[in-house]
Amino acid sequence: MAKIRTRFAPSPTGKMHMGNLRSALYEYLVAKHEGGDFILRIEDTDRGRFVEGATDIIYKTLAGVGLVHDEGPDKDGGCGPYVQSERVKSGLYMKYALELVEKGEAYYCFCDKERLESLTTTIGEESVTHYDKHCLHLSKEEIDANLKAGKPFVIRQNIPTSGTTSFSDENYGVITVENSELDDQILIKSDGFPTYNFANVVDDHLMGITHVVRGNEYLSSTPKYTLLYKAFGWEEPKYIHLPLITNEDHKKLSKRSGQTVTLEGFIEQGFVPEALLNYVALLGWNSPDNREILSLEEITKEFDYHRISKSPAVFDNVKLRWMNGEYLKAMDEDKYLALAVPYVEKTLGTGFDSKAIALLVKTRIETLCDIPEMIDFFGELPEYDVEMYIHKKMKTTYENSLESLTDLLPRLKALPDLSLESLQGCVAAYVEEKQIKNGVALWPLRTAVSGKQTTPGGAYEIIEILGAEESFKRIEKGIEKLKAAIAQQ
RNA sequence: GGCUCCGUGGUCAAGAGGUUAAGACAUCGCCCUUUCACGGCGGUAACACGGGUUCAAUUCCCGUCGGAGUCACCA
Repeated sequence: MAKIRTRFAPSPTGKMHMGNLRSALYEYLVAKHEGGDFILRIEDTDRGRFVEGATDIIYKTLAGVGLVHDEGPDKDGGCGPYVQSERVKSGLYMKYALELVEKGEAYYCFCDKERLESLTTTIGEESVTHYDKHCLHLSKEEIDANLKAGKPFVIRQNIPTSGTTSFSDENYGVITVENSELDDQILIKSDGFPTYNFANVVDDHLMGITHVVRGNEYLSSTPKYTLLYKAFGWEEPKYIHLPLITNEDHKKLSKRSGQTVTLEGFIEQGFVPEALLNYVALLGWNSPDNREILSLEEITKEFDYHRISKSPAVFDNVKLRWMNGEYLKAMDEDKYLALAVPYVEKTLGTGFDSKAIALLVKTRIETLCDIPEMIDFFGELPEYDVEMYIHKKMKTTYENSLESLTDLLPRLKALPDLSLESLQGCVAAYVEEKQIKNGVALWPLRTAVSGKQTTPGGAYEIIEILGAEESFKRIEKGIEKLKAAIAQQ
């Protein structure tokens, strides 16, 4: 059995789409599960969409998620160059296109935009063009004359008008289409660059790709590939088409839907690459033993492309958030701190113990972006409703809250330090002495120092971080609020 | 609209000719807890429909319906 070779062939047009990331992952997995090679090829044949620096983004993101390629522009494995625009320079694609022209499998086309538009029909909001093979019937003389006159041309694939074409997909089985459904697609564009479909076939063959792994949206153009392989007399690779990833509306994830769809976008929203990769791995595949939190190594070990599903999967941000939270909780402390402290300092500056605060929220956040709103009260006591002191379950009222606070304040002030231990000891002693429930003392205390219904950590943690001066100020403010509330009753 | 693919809870997703139809997220409730969270326990919730084949179909076949993808000098 020959070594498996797969490739990730993105076009450098900007950020990494999550669908692309999933494709890259599965391409990597199909190869790596069997100890094969994973190749990176840059498909930059669309000069109009080329974005400067986008290739670097591809390198960075792949490295960032751990999908290390064996061959690519920066790692020559003997099949280079791995950038299509560089391959164009050698006349490679034109040479193969002309070979097809020789065989009658392709032909020059000189039709202009206007003529092409006259072939277009509109169905609903979509416009559909089916080329009529007009230029197939040009005589050799006419072609030569046009060429000599410098008339712009494209080269089209000559697809049979009758019969059917079938190919076998590893995931979807045998798929057959009528040839008459297929358009004579352009192989070489008028700027001399190959189209994606053509460059793909040529390069996959030349680079010895054994398994073409890609999204389901290519399923319907695959018969054209089959015909191309046949025309060349080349052996077809195995195809593994992946189920589509959709949004909540069950539509293909797209950049212009307003939702976050890129890796970079999610990272900006406080997600970590490992969680993103793990989540996306589970869209269309699951491990036999049902585990969901898996490292790339574990996935690689378990992965079997025969378990890939056929039905589209909705990208569920809620589950992603959960999973990200799991990663954050399990994360090594130093690594977490490096990620989280900047978020803390962005909201609170550097006047607090940023590490302590970051650690306080470690198990309570789902994304790093949850940090600011969770900790903002450290910076400034929010305006809060005095009714927050009344908590049925804690059995607190204005009166007993006021009592707790006024009793506790001098005791706290008398403490030699505000460490967790001394705070605990102080309040415990008070509770014991007054024979009250913990909550009667602690609920008002936490409310006073935070002004929030929910906080990371309890009163002790907050006071320790806040420090004496600020804590006492806040408790005094709480006492005033309570007095005012009681007076009003 | 043509063609192609898909159709198990709200979502991801096992399963399989005979099962009490897993599990996870979400949701609801309870416990724990100074709150939230975490954790623990439990609940609600699914085989799109109609025909076949079969002793038996959610599972196989056909049709219907529904959804999606695609039909570019974009990839």
